Amino acid sequence: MAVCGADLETIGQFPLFQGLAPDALSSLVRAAEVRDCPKRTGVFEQGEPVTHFFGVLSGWVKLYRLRPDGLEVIIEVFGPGESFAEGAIGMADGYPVSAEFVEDGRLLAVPVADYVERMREDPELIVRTFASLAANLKRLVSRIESGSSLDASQRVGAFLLHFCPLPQPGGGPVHIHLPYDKKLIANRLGMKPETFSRALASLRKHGVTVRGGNARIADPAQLRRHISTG
Amino acid sequence: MAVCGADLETIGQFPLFQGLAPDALSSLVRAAEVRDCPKRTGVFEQGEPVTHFFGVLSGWVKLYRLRPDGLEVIIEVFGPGESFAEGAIGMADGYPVSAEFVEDGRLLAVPVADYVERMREDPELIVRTFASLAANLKRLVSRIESGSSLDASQRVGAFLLHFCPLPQPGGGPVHIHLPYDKKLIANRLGMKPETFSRALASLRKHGVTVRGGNARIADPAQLRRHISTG
DNA sequence: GCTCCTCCTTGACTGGCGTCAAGCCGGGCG
DNA sequence: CGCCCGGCTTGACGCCAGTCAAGGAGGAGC
Repeated sequence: MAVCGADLETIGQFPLFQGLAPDALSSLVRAAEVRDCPKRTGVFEQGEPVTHFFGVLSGWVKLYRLRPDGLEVIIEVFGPGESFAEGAIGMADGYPVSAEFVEDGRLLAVPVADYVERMREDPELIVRTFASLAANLKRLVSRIESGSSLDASQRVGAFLLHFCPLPQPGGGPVHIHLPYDKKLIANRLGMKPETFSRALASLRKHGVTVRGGNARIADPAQLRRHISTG
Repeated sequence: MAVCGADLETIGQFPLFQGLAPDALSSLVRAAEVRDCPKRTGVFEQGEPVTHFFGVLSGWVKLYRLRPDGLEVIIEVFGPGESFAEGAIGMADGYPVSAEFVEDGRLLAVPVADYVERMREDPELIVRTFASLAANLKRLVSRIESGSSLDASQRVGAFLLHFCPLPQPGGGPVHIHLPYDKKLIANRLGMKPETFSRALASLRKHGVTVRGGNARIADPAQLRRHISTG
């Protein structure tokens, strides 16, 4: 599917493309395509040759690995405005993970070969691409750090805080909506669904109440304290 | 310290630079410097502005994060021939981790500003840099996967296998030397020294014997089996 | 309103890893 | 040779998370 006007506007908001010269952007997008992706749509499979990298226009995409025993390990989950698999550009032996939509959405697919050409012409794009890559790299680093130094309830707390828009000046309660299944969140945080459920329950004493997919954080600062001090 | 002839040869072997046109290489190296780094030498600190990325000529460098409570989390350890922190090139808010030598060695420091210039002139370098970045990215992904799906002794086994040169045709025993302190290996594998010690002990029944810093793997294939099947 | 189904929660039990503490081993040095 | 000291090992014990299993809660469809 070709890129329509409304998509173009959204694409211009991507950190990766934001502030790019209009003609640079449009020439980039010309080679790209937009796909409608209902839940469970596969984007690519681990080991497939790298042909595109992607931007999420809407919905959520999980990157995961399948272990030989069938166990699925979630590496990361990307949402609207985020790009993923730019890091695969340099991978000669294919994508290192698989990707699949976990909520209905729309996807921008950028052909790698074309993109590298654009980078040659436009050094600004090199810098932006590195910056975007760096952001994803940092997420992985943080994941490793929290995975090996926080317990379950602290990891859940940290996850919830990611969805609090700002550092909260007043300190009032915040309401957020869990973007996808709890089972998936659990896996993403490196724990089993039961453990996740228990962790949520134990966070009640720190001002977190969850009902369905809606969570209320009485005081983000208090929650943040629980995460760093134990 | 300027780059000497012997260094130049080593540098040419780097995956990042291998096969690069001689003049491209020398112009790259002109702006770089080589440092002698005894054990415990700091390379950069988390949060410092990004000025260089690095290649390890010899010795070992740990990348780590210091948690508020003083706990140190090892993200990765790099050795001879490997480059690190290329991913920091795009990071406006400084290095996301700290780096420090854990064994005496020599370090190549490449100024980022100059390097980006070189990339503008030489598109081949863009591709190589992405490839190098991709390799480090994959290491992080593997780390996340193994961290959340292997137990202690399996992680130790996987670590040892990384040091077996080849897939071993004949299947004979392999002797390897642990490159740095066991405490450090333990941390790198996300476990405590005691757990590491016990894991080594439990690997004896899979043909692994360790004395001091020397390990003997009776049959790498057998060990590999233990890792994937549990 | 009823049933079914899926997702989530809760409970009881087990096991692996962290913690605390003691003991071992080897190297450096007087 | 004997001492000390740091790195490593081993043991005992507790706790957190995984496992197995049962019991809500809410939505879709009839």
